Amino acid sequence: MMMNQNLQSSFRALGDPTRRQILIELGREELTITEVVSKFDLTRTAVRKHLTILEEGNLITVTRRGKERVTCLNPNGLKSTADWFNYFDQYWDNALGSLKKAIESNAHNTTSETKK
Amino acid sequence: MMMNQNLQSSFRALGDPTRRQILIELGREELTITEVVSKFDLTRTAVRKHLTILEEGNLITVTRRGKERVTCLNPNGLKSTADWFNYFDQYWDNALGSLKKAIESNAHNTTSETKK
DNA sequence: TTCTCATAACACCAAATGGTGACATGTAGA
DNA sequence: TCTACATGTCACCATTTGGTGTTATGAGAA
Repeated sequence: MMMNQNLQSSFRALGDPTRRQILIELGREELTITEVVSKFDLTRTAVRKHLTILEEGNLITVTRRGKERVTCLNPNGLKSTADWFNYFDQYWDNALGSLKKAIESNAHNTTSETKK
Repeated sequence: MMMNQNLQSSFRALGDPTRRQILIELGREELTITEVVSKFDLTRTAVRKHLTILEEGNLITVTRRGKERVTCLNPNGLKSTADWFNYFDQYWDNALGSLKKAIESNAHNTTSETKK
């Protein structure tokens, strides 16, 4: 399971609507900082801060491409955060919860751990 | 789908580790404010604020029982928030994502909408 | 009614948050 | 090398956040 500190960083990152929207945009395509700026009414400095927080939350990955800094969605980090909700599966639809768990424990071999 | 303002209130509420822990505790049993205070090293005022934010996030429900104020987990609110992650299902395990969606659309009749 | 106890409602504070502008750095190309 | 452009870094600011203590209110029991 994800370490608590990472979980906190992730939830903290998701607590801001702009950052959630950035993740949605990154779901469509990878983006440079300048490209993210063009999609929001924000300064580059503000966007940079958001991206840093998203990176701390393990929700994006960053690579260099020439003089550009390309930001990609990190599905693993998102999934780890989403997994927190599984604790409450017992209170939702029980059939769905147990079936989902069964599927996940089966699929577990094929998915890489988020442990670094 | 949950309205954006509610989504923001929920994610904001989940951004604090104490509040997430309160939800875990409420998963075990319903609690009065005083009982929550006894489980955390916090003032009653601080706990009250956390509970207010959790209530704004639609993650708990509150009822009066005599002079006590009983707080319960609200599974519907939690589920609505967790559903936000479904947007990214395509990036996780595809087999799990599509199967889960199929199950959910089947089970959808039995679950109540969170729309008020 | 009076006492007790759970809760409510301030006023206040330090630190974190989300934002800005100004300036520095680094790399691709002419 | 010089220029252009994407990015990095810094100092600063207003507001929010998470916390405190103090003081009210409200309902059940003696």
